[in-house]
This record gives sequence, structure tokens and C-alpha cells, in this order.
Amino acid sequence: MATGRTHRPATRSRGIPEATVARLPLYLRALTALSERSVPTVSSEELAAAAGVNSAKLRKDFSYLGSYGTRGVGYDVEYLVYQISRELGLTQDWPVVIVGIGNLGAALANYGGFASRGFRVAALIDADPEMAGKQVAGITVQHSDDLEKIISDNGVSIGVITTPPGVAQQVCERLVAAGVTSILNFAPTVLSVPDGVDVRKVDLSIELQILAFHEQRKAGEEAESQAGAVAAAHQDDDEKGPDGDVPAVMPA
Amino acid sequence: MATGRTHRPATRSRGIPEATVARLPLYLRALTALSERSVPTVSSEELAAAAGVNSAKLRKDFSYLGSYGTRGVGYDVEYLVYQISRELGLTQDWPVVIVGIGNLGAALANYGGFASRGFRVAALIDADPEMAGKQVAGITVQHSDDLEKIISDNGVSIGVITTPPGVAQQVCERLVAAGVTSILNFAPTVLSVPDGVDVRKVDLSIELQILAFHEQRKAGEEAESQAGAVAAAHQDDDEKGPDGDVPAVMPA
DNA sequence: CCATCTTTGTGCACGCGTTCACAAAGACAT
DNA sequence: ATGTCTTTGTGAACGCGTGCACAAAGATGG
Repeated sequence: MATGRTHRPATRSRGIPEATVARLPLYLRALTALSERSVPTVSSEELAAAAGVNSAKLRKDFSYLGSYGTRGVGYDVEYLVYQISRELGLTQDWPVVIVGIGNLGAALANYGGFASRGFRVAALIDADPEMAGKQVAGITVQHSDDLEKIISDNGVSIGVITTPPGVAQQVCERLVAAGVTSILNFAPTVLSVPDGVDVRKVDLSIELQILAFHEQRKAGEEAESQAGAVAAAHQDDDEKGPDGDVPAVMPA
Repeated sequence: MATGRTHRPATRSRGIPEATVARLPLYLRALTALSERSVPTVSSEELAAAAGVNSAKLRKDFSYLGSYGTRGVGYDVEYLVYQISRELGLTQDWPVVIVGIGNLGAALANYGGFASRGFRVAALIDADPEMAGKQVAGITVQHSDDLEKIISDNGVSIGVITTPPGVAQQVCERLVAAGVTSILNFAPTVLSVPDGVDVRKVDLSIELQILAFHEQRKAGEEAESQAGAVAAAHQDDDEKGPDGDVPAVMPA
């Protein structure tokens, strides 16, 4: 769902399905909240509700990690927090670089959720000489000329790209050449990467467009059921779109 | 994938699979780039390469929209841009509100990708009285007391939540009560919404954790193949994790 | 008008993910 | 101990998504 180009053959890494991996952080967050409230154990039903998933799915997910529950009781919160953290690799330190310190890059640098669990902003990099030397989120921005050195000196394997789309691909290539093997891409571009490099993308514009699609559909259905037999002429699934010609309802 | 809690029964809205809908924006972006270069037609193979997907998948995706291609030639770029835009509902104007004008909210407000296609930032809302009245991205921030009025006056149906996690749920509820039916959530929280409301979430922390998982796996495999027969003792899939045992805490 | 060549549109098979439903396992009381 | 009750762990069925492979369709040239 996130890799740029690679046909990931459903990488069931060590037997853990990708879909399960994507949910583990969700469980971890819910468990951490319980842990802070000193709740000792939790049932699959309760935890599933907190994470917003089906309880059977949650149990199956956990079964891939091992048998960490106790029948008749539930799961030990602390123990599960540890197991999931370890499984996700959060027991170690992950230095991360952010490339492209514009509005978004700066916002991410300031984002608290970073340091919280295993991740540490090792460096901020920008191509603008004006930016170099400035402090953002208490970290000095460095010039992209030194990108390779920064990566190797800090042992960085995860890079975050928040550059304009035009330069994202070349930044990506430099990151990969320097040793980065995981990339989180915020630029609205499809990144091509060699095998062995993971890319996940976050794209505001795509998310909005998906929402708009469903929104339009809702409006269309609503109009359809309200209109009743009025639009009996252009019926069936042949109609080209819910909005027809006149938006009829909604925004001014 | 994105909905907070609702079991969306694979909402194949009007016969278009959800997975296809999620790729349409990708195609649209690639097509727009071609259009700007005045490319008249494009084959499924070329477009698929540009969008980073399989060409068969692309053709099947388009087949859900209709038969818009010409065999032996390909697809008419302009026509396809229009068809996909219409399908996604981008031919109409979507006023959007952003709630929570911190670093991230401000960054999104400044983000150019917003206005580009159908979306318009109708209002910025924040709970801090200090923020109200200030200009962000050329828009005056309004206080959250007026949230309901802002939503209804502007006919807003899409809301973006960039508040701290603690207040995200209640902001969400106010948005929904005021008439918002699509929510893009950047707060690290599971949102509960009534049926009929779509929620998509963007979560930096989760994305990083997924990357960390794969990163750890890569490192493990590497070490494994390098170490060779060294770790012959605790082998097989029975091993509890890369960092051995020391469970630290066991369930009481 | 026919042959050839390109490219679409899709039938089909396969695999992943989800969910149901239930047997097995353990806690707890008597 | 034994029975009851709760909750896990999982076998099995089903549906969605993906990709192969090919026939149909149309363009193009002779």
C-alpha cells in the first residue's frame, strides 16, 4: 500500500502478515494508555474496542507473535507492550533524518511523537543555504551538500522526505546511495527505489481525493433517494456520475 | 485501512473497488503531468510505469470507469483527466476546515496541494484565544466556539483534525454534529464516528514503526546470513526475537 | 479490402486478509 | 478434585485484490 514501485510479493516477514504489522502500532498505543492507567490485564474484546478493530482479528494478530495470553483472563498489559515493542524494533534507537525543512519538515521536526518511541531526529537537511545554520526544533539545519556524510556518520537508515516534488526522486537516490533503506515520503511523487528499500508515502492530496469520492457518492445517493422518481430518465448504472450536471445540493 | 472503527464491508461504491479508488488520484497526477507536456495519448504500459503500478491493474481499474481507451492506440490524456476528475468529484468545489492550528495545521494550511484541485480551505479553527484573529496562510484563524456556525455557513462536509490527541475525539464529534461527513485525522487517536461518516487517518508515528519493523528484519537477515552457523544453538522459527530473551517482566 | 500489428479489456486462478464459530485451556469456587 | 465459567487460539470458509494470458478491437499499411 505504500511502496513506490516494487511488487512486494506480500512480504510475510518471518510469518507475520503485512496487515498485522500495520496494526501492531495501534495495539501498542492502546496498551501504552492502559499501562499508564496501571491496568494489569486486558481481554481481547476490550483491547480490540480501544484499537478500533475486530476482536477475532486482534487475537489472530497476536497469535502470529506467539501465545502471550492467558485463557479465561486475557493479556498481561506490560508484557504485551514489551513484546510488541520488541517485535516492531522499538527497543533500539532509530536515528532519522528529515530532508526538506519547509513548513511541513519543520512541523514534523517539532512533532512530539517522534522521540516518544525509539525514534530520534538525528539531523535536519535542506538545500537552501539560507536555512543552513538555523535552529529548528532545537536542531541546527545542515546543508544538503553534507547529506552523505551526515547519513554515514550517524548510521541513519530511515529518511523522511519533505521536499518539493521536483527534487524528491533525486534526494531519494542520494539517501539510498548513502545507505538509507527505509523512506517515508511526504512529497507528492512516485519514488523509484531499488529492491530492498522500503518506501511508505503520506499524501494529503490523495487522502482528500478519496474522501471527496465518497462524499460525492453520499451526496448522490442522498439526492437519488430524495428525488425519487424525478430522475427516472437517466437511471441505472449507466449514469455518468452522481452529480449529473447541476450540483443541486451542497456548497455554495 | 483508514476508517476509525466502522467495519466498512468493502464498500464497493457503485461497483468501483476501494483499492481502485485509492489509485485514481495517482493516475490523475500522472495524467496531469502528461497533459502539461501536451502529450495527446498514453498507453496503459507507459501510464502504469509513471504511476508505479502494474499495467494490467491499471487497465482493470479503468475498466471500472468505462471503456475509455482505444485499442492499438491507448488512452486520450485530456479525456481521461476529465473522467477521473469527475469520478473523484473534483469538478466541484470542496470547502475544507482545518481544526487545530499548531505547527502541523499551519503547515497544511500553507500546503499548495490543497487549492490545486477542487479543495479550498474555508476556515482555520483553533481553541486557543491567542490564535484567534491571527493570519495563517492568508486566512484569519477563528475560535472554536464558532465551529458549528462556520461549518454550516460554509457548507463544509470535509474536516481536517490536527489537534492534540486528547481533544481529537470531541472535536470530531462536534464536526460530525455540525454536518461534516468526511474526516481526515492527523491526531494519533482512534476516532469513533457514526455510520455514514468516513474517517481516514494519517499517522506519522505508525508509518515510522512499520518502517522500523522491516528495517529490523533486514538487519536481522543480514546478520543471520553473515553469522552463518554461529547461532546454531537457538535456531528455527522458535526464537522469540532478534535480541534473544531476557523477558524482563513476566506475567505475574 | 485484406493482412498485420498494437493495445485494450477481461476471464480465470491464486493468495492474502477477514470473520465466524468452536474446541481447548486455564482460573476460580465449592 | 471436580465442575463451571471465561477467554484464548485457530480451523475453515469466504471475499477482495492481483496478475497472467489471451481474445477482441481497432489502427495502419499495402
